[in-house]
Amino acid sequence: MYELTKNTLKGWINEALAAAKEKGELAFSSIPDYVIEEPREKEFGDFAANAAMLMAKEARMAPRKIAEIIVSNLKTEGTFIREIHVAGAGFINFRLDGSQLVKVLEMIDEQKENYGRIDMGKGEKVMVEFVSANPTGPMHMGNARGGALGDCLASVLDWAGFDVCREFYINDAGNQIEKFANSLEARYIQELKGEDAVEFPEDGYHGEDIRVHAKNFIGLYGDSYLDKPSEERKKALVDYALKINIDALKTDLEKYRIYYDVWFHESTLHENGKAREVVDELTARGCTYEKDGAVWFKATDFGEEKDEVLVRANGFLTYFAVDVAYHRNKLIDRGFQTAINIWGADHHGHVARLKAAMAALGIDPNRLEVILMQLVRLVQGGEVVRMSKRTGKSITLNDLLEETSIDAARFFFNMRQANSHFDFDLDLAVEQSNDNPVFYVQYAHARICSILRLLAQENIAVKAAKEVDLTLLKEEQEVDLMKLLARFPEEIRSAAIAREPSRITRYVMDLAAGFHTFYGACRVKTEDMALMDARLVLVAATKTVLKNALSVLSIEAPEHM
RNA sequence: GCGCCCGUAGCGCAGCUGGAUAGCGCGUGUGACUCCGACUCACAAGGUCGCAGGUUCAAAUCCUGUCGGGCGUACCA
Repeated sequence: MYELTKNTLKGWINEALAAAKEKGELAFSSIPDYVIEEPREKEFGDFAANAAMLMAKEARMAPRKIAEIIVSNLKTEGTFIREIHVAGAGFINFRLDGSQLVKVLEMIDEQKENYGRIDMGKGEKVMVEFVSANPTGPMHMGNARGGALGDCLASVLDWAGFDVCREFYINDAGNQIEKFANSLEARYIQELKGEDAVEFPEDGYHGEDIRVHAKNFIGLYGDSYLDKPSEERKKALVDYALKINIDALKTDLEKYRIYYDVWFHESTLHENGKAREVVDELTARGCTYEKDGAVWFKATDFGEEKDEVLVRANGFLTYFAVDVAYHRNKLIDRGFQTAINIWGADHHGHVARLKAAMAALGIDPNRLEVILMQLVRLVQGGEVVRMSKRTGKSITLNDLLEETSIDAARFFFNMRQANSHFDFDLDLAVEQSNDNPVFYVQYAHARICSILRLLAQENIAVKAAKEVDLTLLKEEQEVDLMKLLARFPEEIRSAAIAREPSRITRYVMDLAAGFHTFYGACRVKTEDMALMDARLVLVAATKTVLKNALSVLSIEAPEHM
């Protein structure tokens, strides 16, 4: 709504500029890329344009003078503009009459659960790949953060009009799986023949879950694999345990309200030969060479500091090579215009070389976007808890969800930008106290529901926005609340552009605050029936927007608390 | 050494495609329900935007340097 108003204002200013140029009052070659913004200070009006300042240099004229010329050429009589002032360094400030803002309530009433959706993406295919935890054990706190960030980013993009695919990349091949196999095998033998029968691999997975897999495997197959060749034994153990682990990942993520469109198995890239092919393709393009028995990618040709190994001397493909194949698959074979990955910051060294490989394959590297997320530190009792999958002492996503609410966890992880260090205070999260802002937001929604319930008992219903005189909403708190409601689609846009779902979290907090302030200042249930009708429309609209914004974050909007 | 990220109020963070008096939450202090849910609201105190230069009509925002913290810099994933 307000976006429309801004465009209207811009159109008028552009006309005024053209007129001034025509009359010879102002000299310029082209209109600069100025902005219409909502000033922080209310005394400056509802909107402000900075066009005059940007033109000062070329026009060789004081910004204020230019602003005066623009204003003198503006034709706003009979429109919704109430006042225009030139202020400060040369801002043109506009004040609107009540008719514009109120339209947002009608719009919300019409669009309901779709209010906030925009067509910025125009159906473009975007993939968001996130979590992609190793299936060798349970998910940790970093996965919890990545899950909340990735899922909400995908939602934001969906609301912004993109065709979004959520994908989980299962690393079911390679070195980690080898370690997993060796660990399982050792535990299997130890279970049957005693702890000393075989040495546990030093770099293996020491977690209790490995023992549990071994025990359960024995429950099913007994010692029948003891005499089999190691390779066969390991394969059976891995096939068994991997399936259980992947199913567990799915279950845990669904509990966290994350549903993937695609679970992509790394192993398929090995089985269908695509991983090898990509090395061949790079070679055909003259981007590889052999050294010390390994095949190297000439990353230095693409601005990197050093080259990267694609095929190790032992003939195995590196993780890097497979990842190149995987991203080629995303961007070419499956036709995603953009592939966004959420990665832990410890992977950042990998970003530039993967982009370099995309460039080498003739793919615009900007189509691959990596959002780096600082790893979460878990704090309990004022002390940092080390997280390590291998010690078996880590706190898992599952633990987290048992100890706090899903709503709180998702909200918490989306309060900060991905790229900021984040201490997750478990004590606070477990407390479910009022310190947690999710309750503040949910309370606003429940409070509205309570008002509507109370009035419904007296047979007072919310009328359609069009049938009500909304211009009665003139109190400062009412106007502020309407402005907040009007902001929602723009928040979706900026969150999508910045790839930053935390903006929605912050917005929903602002909106809740705006409602609570309104509630403190204005009574909905009042003697003045016309005013009550108008306020009911405002309150119902607030409820809709709160619910919509929370749904972007997959957080519940409760009717009672 | 080199590269990336972060340094804004006591604490945790926004703001960073340059714009008018730098915001929010927690905490602290003082107030507000016989009245729509006080899980709330109002007011107040609290800042050399790490530091130093530079660009600009205008710098928390852009550039350079510097200090402090995190993370990378594997024929690991």
